[in-house]
Amino acid sequence: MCRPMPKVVAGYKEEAKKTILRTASDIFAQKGLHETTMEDVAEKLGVSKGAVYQYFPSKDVLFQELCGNASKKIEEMLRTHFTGATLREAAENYIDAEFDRWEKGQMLMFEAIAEAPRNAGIKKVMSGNYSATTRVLAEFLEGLKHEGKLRDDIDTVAAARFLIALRHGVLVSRVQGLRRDEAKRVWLDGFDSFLGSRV
Amino acid sequence: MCRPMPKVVAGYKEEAKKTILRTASDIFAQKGLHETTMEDVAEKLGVSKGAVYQYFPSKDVLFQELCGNASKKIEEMLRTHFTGATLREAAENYIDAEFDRWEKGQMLMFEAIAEAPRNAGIKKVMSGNYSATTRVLAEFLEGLKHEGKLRDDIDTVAAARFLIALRHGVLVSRVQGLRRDEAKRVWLDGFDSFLGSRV
Amino acid sequence: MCRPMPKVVAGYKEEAKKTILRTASDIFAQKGLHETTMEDVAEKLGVSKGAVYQYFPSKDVLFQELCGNASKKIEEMLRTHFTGATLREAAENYIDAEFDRWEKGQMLMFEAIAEAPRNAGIKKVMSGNYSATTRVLAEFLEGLKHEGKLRDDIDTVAAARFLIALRHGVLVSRVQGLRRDEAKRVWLDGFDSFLGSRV
Amino acid sequence: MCRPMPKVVAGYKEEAKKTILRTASDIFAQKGLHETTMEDVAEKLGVSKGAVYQYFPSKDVLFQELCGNASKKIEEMLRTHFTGATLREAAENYIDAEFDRWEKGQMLMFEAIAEAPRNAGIKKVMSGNYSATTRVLAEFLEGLKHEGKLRDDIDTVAAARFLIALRHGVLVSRVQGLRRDEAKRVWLDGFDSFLGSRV
DNA sequence: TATGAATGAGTGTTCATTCAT
DNA sequence: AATGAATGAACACTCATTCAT
Repeated sequence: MCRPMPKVVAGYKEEAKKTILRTASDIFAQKGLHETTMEDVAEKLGVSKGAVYQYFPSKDVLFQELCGNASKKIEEMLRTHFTGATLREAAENYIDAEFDRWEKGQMLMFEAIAEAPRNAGIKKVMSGNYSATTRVLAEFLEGLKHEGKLRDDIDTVAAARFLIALRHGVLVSRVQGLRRDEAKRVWLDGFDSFLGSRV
Repeated sequence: MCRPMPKVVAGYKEEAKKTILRTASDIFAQKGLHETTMEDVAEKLGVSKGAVYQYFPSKDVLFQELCGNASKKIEEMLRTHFTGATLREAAENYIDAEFDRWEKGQMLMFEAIAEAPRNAGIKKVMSGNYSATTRVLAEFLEGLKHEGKLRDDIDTVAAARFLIALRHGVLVSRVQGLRRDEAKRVWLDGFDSFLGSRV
Repeated sequence: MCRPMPKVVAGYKEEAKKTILRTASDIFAQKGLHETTMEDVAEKLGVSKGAVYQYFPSKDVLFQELCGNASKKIEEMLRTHFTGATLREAAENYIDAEFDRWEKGQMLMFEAIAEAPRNAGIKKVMSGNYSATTRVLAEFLEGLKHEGKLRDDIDTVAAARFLIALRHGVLVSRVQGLRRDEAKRVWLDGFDSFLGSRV
Repeated sequence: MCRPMPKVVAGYKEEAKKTILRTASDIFAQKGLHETTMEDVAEKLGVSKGAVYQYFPSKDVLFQELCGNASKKIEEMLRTHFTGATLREAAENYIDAEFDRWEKGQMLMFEAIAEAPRNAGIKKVMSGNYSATTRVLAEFLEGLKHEGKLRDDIDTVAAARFLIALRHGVLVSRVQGLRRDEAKRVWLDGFDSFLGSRV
């Protein structure tokens, strides 16, 4: 009985968690929080239920950690897709990417929102996400200002909040049946009216 | 002992359904779709589970019919709360009323949105709601135009869609932890930038 | 939707609980608390698991209520079997009946004792049982005194406690492998030395 | 990194087993047989689950071997605590020590008793323990006889069995909620009536 | 029509045990 | 010898739905 317990592979556990998170994210997004069973997750991973529980103590925690990635995701979306010759083009490319993501059933947001009011853990995670996203977006807009692409008098924090709200609202509208092109118009109209050259 | 029901009175069944719908709405909004059991609904109504099943063939259908009332609710909210000396004041009163409703846990919207992608029935109902609400709001704005409270050049349908999206987005922001006064500012800023006197 | 909810059969629920209790008692006593599943209980009753849960909210509560009957059982055993021409004969008949019960695997006591230290509910129930049993037995001995079958100078409460302890100890000895006739001797020797005519 | 174990040192394995047994005893006694997991045991030992399985092929066997120590324990308790100027004082000291042990949650007895009826291994071990303990105690009493501390006419085997039963019964009474001082009185009363100077 | 006991197919979670490293 | 990830067989408990009364 030797005391030191050498980790077989350092970092293996973290790697495994990420794999689970990736797979689970897809399933939760597609089937929904309550329709997804731990069995589903395990099966898709090709392991037993017990194996999943070695990394996440409960379904609830698994879902929370899933939600925890959301703000990073938005940041990544911005960096990757909010690009183009003009501001408007960037806005267009960005929302297209978001619509794509939603259409592919990769969006956990609505599950999380429905859950938050009755789940303190989720609420906290979402709150953190919101703050982070606002900050990132505000800084992003600040950068545009310095590049001269955005009017100087714009309150970037207010704008960030507005754009986040509009993004959500426009996605909700899609869920409610608004056609993609129409939803896009709503986004662009809103974007223009708030950030456009009102000089 | 149940005295024989006056079958003559047509509409009794409709009356009963409405009672159930009213009660169920509160519970679903507060506890959430998946956390609410048919037992909960029956209990709050003071009847047996079987009784509820006499009026709604399944929980799913009950929830769908619940969602069906949403557009009427928004219409009512507009009529009741979108009032004030100025347009801006009306917008303010309106969003306050919506925030109140959300804070009191009376909003079924998020449950429905989370459910819609995987529930054709809900999706259909929501789509209908969205159309109706857009129409009502567009007409409402059209009315304001005629009263001279709104600029002539505004596309009321586009504005309606924008306002609906912003409403949703601002409520989502509240769920995500944005303070009420800040959320209100987002709404008012967006409202102003879109409908304000850009003359 | 008629308000009054007439119980189909008043007292039916109580009857059903008793049936479950009776059946469950046998299984728990034979298989042990942890080896008995709710499925076992339901199966033996010929009903579904859900049916059992309609009467007992948890396995734990079911077991507690089971334990709750123990003092009544001892009282009944005393009344039925502590009889005979002489005091000694009565003691003999009584312990024989207890040994029979134990040999038939009808004794829940040891399960309860093992559980009590970590289960507040059980502890409380057992404590109540102990008090009740002591009281009953002390009164019983008091009765014998009045009949002149017991010496006057005996402290009936102390005697009751002693006899209860000896009963338990003698049963434990049986579990530990002491032969029935030997265990009986231990009981009778103890009984005699404590209650016998030391005049 | 584990330095290679000195296989030369015979008895290393025995040493390790003893370490495990000591630690496991505490946990089982405190948490109970069914509430204790092999993980608990390994954790407290600071080793992996697999390591424990290298020394004990199953939880069941581990528990059995644990129970196997019980008779040695009683022997030790007698030797250590059954001491004092008078017989009565010795009896008092002894039962105090037992109560202490029970109160500290160090008593495996009740777990074993609950398990025995359905576990042949445990039953055998307990039976062996009982015989050994009886023998030891009888010899002990025989010794007291020779020292003149005990009446000559006493059947030491019968007395040993009686005292063991009373010990168990008195401990059970404690579990059932009898106060320590009262339980002690039961023990002393019984002790006196059986072994006291009835000359 | 209303009742509520009963069903039965889950669902999350646990844990003794195994085995590749 | 030791590790600890993985297994898989349970198990307590839930709840939408049915149906005899």
